[in-house]
Amino acid sequence: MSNDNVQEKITIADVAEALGISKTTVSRAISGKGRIGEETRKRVLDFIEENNYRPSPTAKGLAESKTYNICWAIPRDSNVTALPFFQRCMIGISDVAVSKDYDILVSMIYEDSNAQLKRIVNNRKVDGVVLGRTLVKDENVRFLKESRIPFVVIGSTSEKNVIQIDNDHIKACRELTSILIMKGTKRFALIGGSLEHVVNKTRLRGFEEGLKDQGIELDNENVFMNCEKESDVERAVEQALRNNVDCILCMDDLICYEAIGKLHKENVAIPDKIKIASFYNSQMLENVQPSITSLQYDPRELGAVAAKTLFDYIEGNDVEEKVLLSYEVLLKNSTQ
Amino acid sequence: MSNDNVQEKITIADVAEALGISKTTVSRAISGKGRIGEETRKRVLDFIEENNYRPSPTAKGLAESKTYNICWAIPRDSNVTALPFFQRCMIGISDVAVSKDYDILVSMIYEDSNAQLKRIVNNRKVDGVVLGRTLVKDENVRFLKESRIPFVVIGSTSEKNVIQIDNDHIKACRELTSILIMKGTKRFALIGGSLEHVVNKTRLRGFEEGLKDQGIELDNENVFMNCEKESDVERAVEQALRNNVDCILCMDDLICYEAIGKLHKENVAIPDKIKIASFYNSQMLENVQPSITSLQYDPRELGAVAAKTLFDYIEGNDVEEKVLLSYEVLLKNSTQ
DNA sequence: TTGAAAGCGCTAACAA
DNA sequence: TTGTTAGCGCTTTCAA
Repeated sequence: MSNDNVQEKITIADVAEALGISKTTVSRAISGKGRIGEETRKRVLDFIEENNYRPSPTAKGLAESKTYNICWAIPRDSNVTALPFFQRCMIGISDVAVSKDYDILVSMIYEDSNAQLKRIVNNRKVDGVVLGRTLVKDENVRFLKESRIPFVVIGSTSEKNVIQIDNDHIKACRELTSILIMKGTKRFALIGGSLEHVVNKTRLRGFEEGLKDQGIELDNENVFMNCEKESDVERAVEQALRNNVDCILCMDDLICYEAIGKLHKENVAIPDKIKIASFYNSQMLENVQPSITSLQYDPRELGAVAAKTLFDYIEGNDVEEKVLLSYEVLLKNSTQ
Repeated sequence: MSNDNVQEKITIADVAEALGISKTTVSRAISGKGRIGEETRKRVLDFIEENNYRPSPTAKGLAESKTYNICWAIPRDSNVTALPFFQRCMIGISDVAVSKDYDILVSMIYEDSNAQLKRIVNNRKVDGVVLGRTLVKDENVRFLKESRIPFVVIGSTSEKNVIQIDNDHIKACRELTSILIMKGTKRFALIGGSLEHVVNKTRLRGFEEGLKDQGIELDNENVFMNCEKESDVERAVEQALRNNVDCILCMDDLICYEAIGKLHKENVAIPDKIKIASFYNSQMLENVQPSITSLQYDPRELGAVAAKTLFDYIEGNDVEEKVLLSYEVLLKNSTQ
């Protein structure tokens, strides 16, 4: 098979000529900018509709120095549990973008190189960037700042002057921790992932504040961070059991899933023998028995707000430097 | 915060002027097209490097009627198990695209509307499309054909003159089925998803051919298609147990995962009491006990080949209408 | 209310 | 080997 494609595209000049008016007028009819007679406008719009003329975004872009694209940058090697999160964020971004006549260019960021992001930004293929997650030491954030392209991050960062859209993890974790204490939990184990991810540091802080609120001392013996592999989680669970904790708090859905698996294996009854709860809920925990107490966020809203903020910023409007979105506490059987 | 961004961009004209040569010469030095003095070329390239000038893809695109973007179209509501597949495909596409200086525009396709895909295509925001999966009655394929934009699909379709990149599901399923029979299996149950997906029809056919090869009659009683929910799968497993089958074949990883869960619940030993195998392997089945016999494909290669083929086609080269990629049969403990 | 013309930053005949 | 010139399809002053 080979490509003998001959697309005949109709241009603004064709429309103008067919209607016996100037390109300028056609342009005005379409964009709505500038004055134009109601009648002419209607004539143009009708003609365009009938002959389904589509203005070329490339030409429009060249004239306006815009691309009508934004970049959605996510880690290339996202693990299985992060994908649904990014997917939902992207849906939110997409919805907003479409309403602005924008499209989404994806950039996959390698662990050790943001070459592709650099290409996209330096080549000006996009008008702005949404960065999908932040690291404690984040090359990408720094690069984006230096490049002076408008961008927002999903998550938080300690870099100054960066627009951040995040869930209110601190408040959420603090609240869940408090609630569990009030319901009788005395000794917690906390199992979390890499401390290179800002979100894990934040959740840790929320947990600590929750303890403090209720006048409970932090017990470092039972805080297991940087659990990246299932074996790490299993070891943490074993230790927690040995330490006789009342409740295991997991920083995310995967960890919680793995912890539950371990408890099942060890025939430890939830919640009779031990309680368990997760700082992040997802489909992964939906079908688990018993139902799991957790914090619930809305990644899609995160994406939508991020995109909306980015567009506001691009358009020169004033925007908040940090927006924290809300959450829900789901109290289920796993902590009864 | 607000955006007071003043990007001063250097253009090809600036380069030309600074070097006292014409834009054409600069253009030639960059593109490598046309004759140019070795010395001049070097001068230009050096200057560009130092002042890190980047040609505007928009302007280039306008002049060449190209966008330097391709579209990656996937279902918006992909379930959790499909996401890693699409993710890996995209990595393959991305690798090839980058090597061609192209970027990826994503289009999320709703169940019931391909409005966004239409927008992207009609507005000529991309030079070609990779469609991530096919349906038996596929609106998108039809739309893409009519729009005359270059495109390839990942998967198969009955539409004529469509470039298809697929795994060789028929051969793979046929082979696995045969092998299992040769190893002593007599009575199979087959559990599969929606027959609206081409891939499921194809796998079914492979299974049937495998049976036929070994002279075994197809037993419709034990073919359970359109199992979309976990409850469907569980019911199918129950029925299969009642029918005393030797082996359960699952069409994909999720179904297999659910089937295993059900067998565990029912305390049916694998493989002692019943064997189980999957026509699709993924991370999801990696940590399952016992290890699962399955077919293994490489989504990333799928994406890479799809992109490569698309570019070939765009460039006017002759391409195969249908490419079938290879697979591996993993024989594990679940069918010992 | 409309139009002429210049320009966005590049490529590609065609000349020199 | 290099330059002149005319586009690519749109927006946007500036005039009319």
